[in-house]
Amino acid sequence: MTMSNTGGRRRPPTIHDVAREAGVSRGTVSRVLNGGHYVSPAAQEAVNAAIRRTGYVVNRHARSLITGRSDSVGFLLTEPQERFFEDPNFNVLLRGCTQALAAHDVPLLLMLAGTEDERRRITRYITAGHVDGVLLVSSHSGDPVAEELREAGVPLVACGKPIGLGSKVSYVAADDRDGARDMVRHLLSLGRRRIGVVTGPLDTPGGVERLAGYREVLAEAGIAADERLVVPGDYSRASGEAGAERLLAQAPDVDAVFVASDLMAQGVLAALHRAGKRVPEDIAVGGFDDSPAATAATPTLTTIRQPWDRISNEMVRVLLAQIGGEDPAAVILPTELVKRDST
Amino acid sequence: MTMSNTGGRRRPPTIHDVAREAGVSRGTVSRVLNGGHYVSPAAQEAVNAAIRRTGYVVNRHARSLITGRSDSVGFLLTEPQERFFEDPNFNVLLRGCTQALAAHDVPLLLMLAGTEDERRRITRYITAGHVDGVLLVSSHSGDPVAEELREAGVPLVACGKPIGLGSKVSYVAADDRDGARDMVRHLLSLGRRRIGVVTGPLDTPGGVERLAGYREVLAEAGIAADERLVVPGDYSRASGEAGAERLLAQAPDVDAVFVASDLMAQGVLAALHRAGKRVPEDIAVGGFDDSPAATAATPTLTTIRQPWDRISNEMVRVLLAQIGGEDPAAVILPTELVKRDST
DNA sequence: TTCTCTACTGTGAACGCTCACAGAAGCATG
DNA sequence: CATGCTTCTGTGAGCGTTCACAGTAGAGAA
Repeated sequence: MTMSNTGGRRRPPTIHDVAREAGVSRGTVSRVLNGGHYVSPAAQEAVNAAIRRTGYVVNRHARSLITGRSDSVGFLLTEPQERFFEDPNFNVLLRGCTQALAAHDVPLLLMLAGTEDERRRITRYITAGHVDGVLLVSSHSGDPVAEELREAGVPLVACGKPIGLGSKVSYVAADDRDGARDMVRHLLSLGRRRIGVVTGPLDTPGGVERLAGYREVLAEAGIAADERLVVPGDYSRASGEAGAERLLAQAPDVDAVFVASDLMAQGVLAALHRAGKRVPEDIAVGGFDDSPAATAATPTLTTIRQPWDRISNEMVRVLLAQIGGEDPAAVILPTELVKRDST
Repeated sequence: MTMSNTGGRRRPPTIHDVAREAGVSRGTVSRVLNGGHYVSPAAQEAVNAAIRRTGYVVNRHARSLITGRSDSVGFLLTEPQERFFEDPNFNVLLRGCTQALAAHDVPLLLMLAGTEDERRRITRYITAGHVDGVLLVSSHSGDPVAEELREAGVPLVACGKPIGLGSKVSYVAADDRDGARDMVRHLLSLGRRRIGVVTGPLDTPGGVERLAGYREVLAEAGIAADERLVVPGDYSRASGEAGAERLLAQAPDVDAVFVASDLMAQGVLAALHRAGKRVPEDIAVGGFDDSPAATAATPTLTTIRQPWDRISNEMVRVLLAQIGGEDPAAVILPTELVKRDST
């Protein structure tokens, strides 16, 4: 009467049952299960047939108990989750990682560490070895969880370059700087010379890099820096609206804006519309991310596509490699300029 | 040299270590861990202190091996995932479930079953007992995975009433019909009489119920049904645009539209704008969901709020109850009319 | 006193798997 | 013919926990 679940599932077959069914020993079945080395073709065949017949599925708990591995990884989100969950990129990332892991038969555990309590609980859970590694999505610097995990030697791959941590942590990132450079060069090629920027939060690598790319290209083009053209944002739509208003007030002759995220660009478009500016005739607007917001915007938004599908794949690849004993690695992937109606 | 991970974590303390440290037996430690019944206050105290000192965390694999439970649940998404991941409600749901489960110290495994292969793999994984129960998000009817899980006796809670399955499966849903009724009554109260509807997909419970609510209220108000006012949609923005165009063509005198989702309502607004119709003066528009799209729309969208935070909490509550041996249950939660500028 | 009952504690046996080892068989080499 | 090597197979031990059971001690009842 221990299992009193509705429907009363009966005891699933064990490796013993398979061994008996196949006429071999547990050891041989186990070897087949783990790559099939040192197993005769005949035994191989018999075991596979027995597995099919019995519907055997390995008990991962028993396996983990002895191997010390859990054959699962965590997808860890630190800090307030609202932001991430509203970000369409985040969804693509989560989906991509889940699928890439599924291809390796590795389940993904979703973990949210918003409060201090949750942080502690999850750190314990992870360091206790309940996952083999962690895919970390944490935008801001100085994340204490990340630091603890790194110190505990937990295989870790961050999405985007972590600012606070040492060089010993793996990460996968889009080439933010190069993407920004592409966009600003594109605006220059349209003949624009008074190019403003609404930055991302400057305590995130993305925010810093995108601004740097903007500055570099203008400098290379021999255009003097004008701080009135640089206004801060935090990736939110509202901050885009505020940014555009501020930009128009500080530099009324602005003829283009590079906005560090599509969501902010939506806000910029709304503010420009209210101010009676035509896009792209009066002011060209370039976004960043190629999120659904970019195609939903009016006019549709020229933007920088980040290769999120590749990012998730690479994160998983690097993490699994690291779990397998390889050294941490950094991967930087190229972005792509997507031209639409706003420029 | 088995664990060759970078950082070389050393063997974590076991229940043995805690027992020795506390001067008691394994059994006593285990009892403390599992509720503390039949344990003297002194032993209780000593064990807790030892746990703190050693930093002990229970090995869930060993526990699962003997209890047969996994103390984890799956969050299962069947069918093409793009739709869900683009849906902001889905995000709230996923987040809410994760948090509600975390409060019970139950990890959540995210599972995507898009292709036939994945479906098979995941069904095996689940029926093998690797999760204690499943939170199911599957909009369409006749989901083979759901059916298999139900037959296998896996505790299951669906989000929204599953059409195909028998009454033996738990679900939690917003009161779609009542929400639709509220919205249509609201439109009637504004003096509108030629009220159109863009439906959701009619193989989903939400689509069916919302349309039913619309029909009921009109009938109750003594307004004859006019099928030219009913156009199909599939919850996508594009289908909203198409629906509005069709509606204007079929029934040019339409003075209000109840749209079965905010995303579609965005499309409706865009199409009406193009057609030169003013909202709400010429045509009032009501959405459904109260998603971010509702506040982002111009004009901001009057809509029906679904209690997603409560839905996720209830799903988790019902699932855990069912895992604990209780019978399946259906929970229907009330919606709320949110008035904004589009009506 | 003696018995019973309750509250508490310790111990061996599992759970299902992998790992290390021992051995068997086949084949070439000394 | 012994020896070594390779390939393959079976067996015992043990991973860390819970569970069932057997016990102990103390209190109260007969």
